[in-house]
Amino acid sequence: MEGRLNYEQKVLISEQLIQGTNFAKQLRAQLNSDSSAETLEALIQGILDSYEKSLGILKWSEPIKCQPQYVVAATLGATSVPASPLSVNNGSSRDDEFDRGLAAKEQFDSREAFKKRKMLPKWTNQVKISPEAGLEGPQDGYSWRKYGQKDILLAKYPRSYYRCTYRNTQNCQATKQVQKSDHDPTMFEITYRGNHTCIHGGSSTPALTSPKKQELKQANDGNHQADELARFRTGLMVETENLDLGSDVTEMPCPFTFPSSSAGLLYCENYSSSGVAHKGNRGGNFSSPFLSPSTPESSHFSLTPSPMTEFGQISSQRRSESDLTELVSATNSPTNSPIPDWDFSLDDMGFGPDFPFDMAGIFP
DNA sequence: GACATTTGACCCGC
DNA sequence: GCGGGTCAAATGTC
Repeated sequence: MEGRLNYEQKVLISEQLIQGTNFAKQLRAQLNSDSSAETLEALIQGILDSYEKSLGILKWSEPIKCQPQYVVAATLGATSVPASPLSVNNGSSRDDEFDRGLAAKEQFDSREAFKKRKMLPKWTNQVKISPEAGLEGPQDGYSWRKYGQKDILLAKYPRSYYRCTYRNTQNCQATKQVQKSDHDPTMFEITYRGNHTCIHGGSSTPALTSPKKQELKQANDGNHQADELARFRTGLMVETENLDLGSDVTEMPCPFTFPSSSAGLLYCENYSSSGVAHKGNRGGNFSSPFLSPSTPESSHFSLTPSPMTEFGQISSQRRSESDLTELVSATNSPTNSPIPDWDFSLDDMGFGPDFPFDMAGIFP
């Protein structure tokens, strides 16, 4: 370390502290209600995680640099060969020498692509939804296409694999995995990988407008919800456009996906496995907190379209189940919604105007 | 017909 | 060899 924290580290730390603060607030609120032990446990764990991560950041001995993985993640979409760079060459045998050579090259490329794919930023969002939503899990603002389902060892429920609908047309590499929690059937664990580089898939022009089915699905969900979504997405639009996430700019997909966090726990899995914020990782493991306020006045988020419970869930008492499900998913858009959405007051968190970091440096 | 989902098979890393 | 992730043909839906 250079002896001083750079602003990215400060952001990381502050974010973790904010997260911890929020967890603590929520825990306090939960203590006054009849919350389940699991809920309390989750909050406590969240607090511990937050502070452990902050400490972990403080222990970094080197300045943060943009991780190679991020470069890969950010540029893959823009630089990959349009003709399905990730297409698998299945190792199929070809007869003539030329084709064999080609096949070998393709196989190599495929392997490289596989590695790259594995290095894509990955983060997990736990979303609590109504049981009626079934195994499909909540909808989010993107257009996903299911491409697989697998029974996972020791897991009660199968894991579903989705990729961006515009993968082929726009080479959007975003994927997600949805798995129902073993412990809590109303909880979905959604693991996102890669960022949307598609135009349609982003928050600015959500899936509502593209695939027919989703259009219909959304239409059936009622006007009220549509209004909520519209308001939410309007809040996202300006910022995502400014970010130009579709290009090869450095992305910070995980850290600032606050919309996700409004619906549940969100945590990033880093590219390494320790689960603690790592040096050199600019974006991974920001463990995007759910910053949803325990009270409306405790902080203000432009992205909070609906009342929240203390645990960052939309109050099912105030909303119909279907609304809940959709709103959860609406606020669950994982990508293209980085820091500009960070529209909360640091003052409320105890970070005064003198808190020594400069958010402006994050975005070019 | 276009698009989405299902599902068995395949590939890769561990 | 095993398990997770992905492919792609078959099938379903609109």
